[in-house]
Amino acid sequence: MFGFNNISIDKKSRFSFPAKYRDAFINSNENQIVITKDPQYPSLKVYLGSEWDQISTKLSSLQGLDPIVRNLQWTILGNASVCDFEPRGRMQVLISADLKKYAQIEEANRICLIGMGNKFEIWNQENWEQRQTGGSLATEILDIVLPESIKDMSF
Amino acid sequence: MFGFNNISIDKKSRFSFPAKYRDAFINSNENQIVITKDPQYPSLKVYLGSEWDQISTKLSSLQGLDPIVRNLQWTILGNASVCDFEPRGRMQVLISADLKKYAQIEEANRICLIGMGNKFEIWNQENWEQRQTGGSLATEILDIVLPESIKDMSF
DNA sequence: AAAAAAAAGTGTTATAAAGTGCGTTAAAAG
DNA sequence: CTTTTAACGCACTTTATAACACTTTTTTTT
Repeated sequence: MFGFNNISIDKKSRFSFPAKYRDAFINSNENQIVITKDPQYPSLKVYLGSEWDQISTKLSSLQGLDPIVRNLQWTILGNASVCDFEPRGRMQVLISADLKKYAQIEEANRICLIGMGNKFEIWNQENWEQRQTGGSLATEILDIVLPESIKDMSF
Repeated sequence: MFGFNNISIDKKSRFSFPAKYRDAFINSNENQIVITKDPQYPSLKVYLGSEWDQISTKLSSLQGLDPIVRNLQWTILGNASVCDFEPRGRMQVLISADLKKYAQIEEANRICLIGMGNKFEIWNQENWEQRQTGGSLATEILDIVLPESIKDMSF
């Protein structure tokens, strides 16, 4: 499940996944979707239920005394919104007011939904464009020094 | 699968692979083609499904908290368009509006399709010629410093 | 505390746009 | 001249989205 999509959110804050992903959802037999905050950028992560189970299990089992781990736990686990999902239906998902605010899509009637394989990201359009075109990749600073326990995790 | 081809794209943004590649597609038993952005130049990469599976699996498993890795993931995974493909049929592929824009072929009704062995590239004709004659393109990103985790990958 | 009103959430339908498939024509190759 | 390939045009199908209607929950008012 890959690729960029500019899609609409309706007045009630719902979006629907593009139809091209339907088969993948059906095949992996998903019936839940989880949306939560991205720990680094003003954007949202969208996980398939099965993927979420793994990530949340791993993350919650980590030693919470490390402040970086603790922060990740708060951000990712503490803001997760689990949502029933019908791959054969309209594939609609509601975004809570809280998450909309975090991703700066409160006013927007369009969002960017980016397929990253086993997960999606949701971005405000301006933020996304700025990220994509904004300067060279080398100038970014890696300001998160990760503890060993999560170096092999990918969120 | 090598060589330069100047081919047309129709009003619906589809192109078809030249017939000379048909046997190769049939032999490698491909039924999917993936188009995505080239991370360095305003051009597109076209992968065979099998090739894409390897690249995307590797890339998406990398630690996304590293900004350089994340940027590559965005560019390559986040813009990939997976397309059903029939080697025995018309071998047609649709290019999304988004990707056309990136490769600067929005207005064009012809593109350059370059066979690079196990993948293809798609270029705007002027950009391609300029590249061949040694000129540099305004949008080039040359200063990518790659983290260890992807130094052995080839996209 | 009950009733009314407002808000939030769920579902349906209609329509325009985007995507797909296929036949025909034009061009190139053998 | 015959065969193959590329390009074009058209019709059909699917998809996205806005508009609408209904239900449930929450808030406000009496």
